[in-house]
Formats: sequence, structure tokens, C-alpha cells
Amino acid sequence: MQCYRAVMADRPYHHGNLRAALLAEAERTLREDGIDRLSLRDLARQAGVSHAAPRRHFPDRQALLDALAAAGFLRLSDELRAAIEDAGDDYEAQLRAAATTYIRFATRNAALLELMFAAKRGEQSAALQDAFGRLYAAVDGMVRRAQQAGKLQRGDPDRLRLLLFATMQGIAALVTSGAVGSGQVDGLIADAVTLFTKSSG
Amino acid sequence: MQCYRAVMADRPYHHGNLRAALLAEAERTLREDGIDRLSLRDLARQAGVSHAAPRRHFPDRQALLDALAAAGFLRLSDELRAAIEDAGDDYEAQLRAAATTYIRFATRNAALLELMFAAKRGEQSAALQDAFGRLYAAVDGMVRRAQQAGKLQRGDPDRLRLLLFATMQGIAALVTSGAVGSGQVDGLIADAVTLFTKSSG
DNA sequence: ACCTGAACACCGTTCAAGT
DNA sequence: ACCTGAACACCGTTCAAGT
Repeated sequence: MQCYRAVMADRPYHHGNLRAALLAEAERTLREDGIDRLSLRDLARQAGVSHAAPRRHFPDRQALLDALAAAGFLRLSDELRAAIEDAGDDYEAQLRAAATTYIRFATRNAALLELMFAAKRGEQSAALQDAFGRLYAAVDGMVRRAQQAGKLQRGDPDRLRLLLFATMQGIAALVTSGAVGSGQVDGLIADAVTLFTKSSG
Repeated sequence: MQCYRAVMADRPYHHGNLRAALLAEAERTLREDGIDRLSLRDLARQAGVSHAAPRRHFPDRQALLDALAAAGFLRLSDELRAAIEDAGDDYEAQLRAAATTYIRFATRNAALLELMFAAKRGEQSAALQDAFGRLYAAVDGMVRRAQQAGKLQRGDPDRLRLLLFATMQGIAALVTSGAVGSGQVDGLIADAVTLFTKSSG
């Protein structure tokens, strides 16, 4: 009778990793139902825990959203690093791989990406800023190497990196908002790469 | 006694333009407090009307958000057209003016722009799609003229227009999310214009 | 340390009923 | 046509209390 809440438990709820379970469930809900249907009480219910229990791990709803966003930044930056590494030594191939990975992440995690780039109403947590920094660093490293090799368009290097970042994010926004069909994505990426790489000739 | 709800009424509530009053108040709330604090009940309260009254004009909360987004698209496209017209005959100046206007709109209406480009969960209303079309047409016209005059980079014209749109939206996203400081905006726009215009020489 | 249970002040949405 | 008032099923957040 006191084991009621362990009905569907092979997962070790109630001891240890409630925080991780909440985050995992939250990400699933975010992907499948959208941010509007994401409620702390529902997450607690699905974790078999009282509605006040999440408060130990996330002081309020925004804290959970911030944690989701931070995890998103880390995962996207890891995927970008891997894609760039797999692309070999050709800078244009690296650029194309990075852009493709970024847009694919955007289409598969539309609500999460939106959350990651939500207008910050107040100050963002340090963890969230760090996570964004990881993403920026992933893009930055690639672009910096390409610039040093003289493969990119001229212009202020820092701004050019930001601009490339902005272009990827912009394409992602158009795709997830439905303004651009998935069939146009590859062409858009190709044009963007052409635009940024030095067409020396 | 039956005039209770007209306490602060010089506005003609309760007769005629509740819809417009709700939209105006909603946009103010969106700008000042963010989308999370935007509630139909609160809007009704501020309009001096029962909480069920808005239902006549907006079937649900999403309908009101869609109407806000549509109005945003129309206003932004109007501002873009005006800025382009004021910029004269030089295509690069037009491009710079359009980008500046777009980013300024983004910084002043961050929450609204986010709403405008929110990932569509289902189908979007026809009115919303039309409004987006107006925005796209505003950008499109300018770019098309520049392309015909041979002032832009080569590449598939349709995709180049989308790419330019994406770049503006991407810069806007980085600015409103706080990833790019307002001091870097002008430089970013300048670099973007340089990138897109044909540096023939 | 981590969680419960009740309570408070809100929501969106629905629906019969009023004018 | 447009609006009211009560009702329903939810929220997030707080807090004393339990183990």
C-alpha cells in the first residue's frame, strides 16, 4: 500500500534521480505536445511524485525551462563538433556539415530551439550562458580555422562568425515556422555556403 | 448602478470595438510583461468586461495570439516598405535601410517577433499566412529589383531572397536573445550587406 | 535531504441565461 | 449580436508537516 506510486517503476524514482527523470519527460512533452502543454504538475504526476516534489530540483517553471535550454545547447554543440570532425579537412565541407546538422536539429527539436533562443526577460542563469557559450565556441572554432586558411569572405572576423551563426539560426527559424519547406533546405544551405566561402576566381 | 463597468470609460467599450481594445491591450502586455503574463481574463478585466466576453471575438487564446502575430506582420511589412522607399534608388542603401528597420522592429517588439515566428503546432490561419506573405513580398520586391539590376550575388534568385530573409531574422534572433549586444548590430548589418551585394571589382 | 498534502490565487473553456 | 455568471478542470507557488 505504501508502494502505490511505484506502480510502473522499474526506474529508480523517489530515490536519487528525480531531476533527470523530470528533464527527460519534459523534453519528450516539449517535442510531442509543445511548450504550452508542459506543466510541472503533469511532470510530477508522470514521475509518480507529488506536485510539490519538483520544487526541490527546480524552484519554478522557468528554472526547468532554463535547464532544458541548457541541455539543448550542450547537445547541439556536441552534434556540431562531431559533424565538423567527420567532414574531414575541407572547410567548405565542414561548413556544409555544420549547417546541415544545425538545421536538422532545428527541425527535430523545433520547440526546444525556440526555447533556447527565447527572448530573455530577465537575466539568464550562469549555466544557461555557459551552455550557449559552448555552442558558440563550436561554430567559432570551425569558422576561425577557415578564416585563417583564407577560405572565407573578408570582413571583420568576429562579426563574420556572428553573421554565419545568425544565418544558420535564421534558416532554422524559417524552416520551423513553416515559411520554408523542407525541400528548399538543402538549396538554401548550399547558397549560404557559397556566399560565405571565398569564390576565389 | 448598471453603469459600474464604465468607471474608467471614455473609450466606447461594450459597444462596438472590444476586439480592437483587446488587441491593443494585449500588445502592450506582450511588450511590457511578456507572453507568459498575457491572459484572456486579465485583458477582459482591463477592458471592463466579463471574462467570457472575449470569446465572441477570439474563440481561444491561440486565436488572439494569431491575430497579434498577423498585425505584427502587417506593421513590419509597412515599416519595411516605407524604409525602402525613403532610402532612394541605391540598392545597397535600400538593403541597409531594410535590415536596420527589421532589427529595430525586433529589438522593440522582441516578444511579438517571437510570436510571429513561433513554430506552428498545427495549421496556421489563412489571415496569418496572408500577413506573412505581405512581409515576404516587401523583402522580395526589393531584392528582386536589386537582382535584376545585377547588384546582388549570383545564385538561385528565389533561394537568395529566402537567404537574405533568413539572415535578417537570424540577426534579429541573436539580438533579442541577448547573444549579440546592441553595439554590434550596425556592424553586423554592414557585413551582411557587403556579403550579399556584388563586390564587383 | 527529500517529499507530502492542503491551501491560495490564478488560469482557459464551456454553457445556460440574459438584453 | 453581444455579453454575463456560475461552473469545471486545470495551473504555479507556498508552506507546514512528515520520514
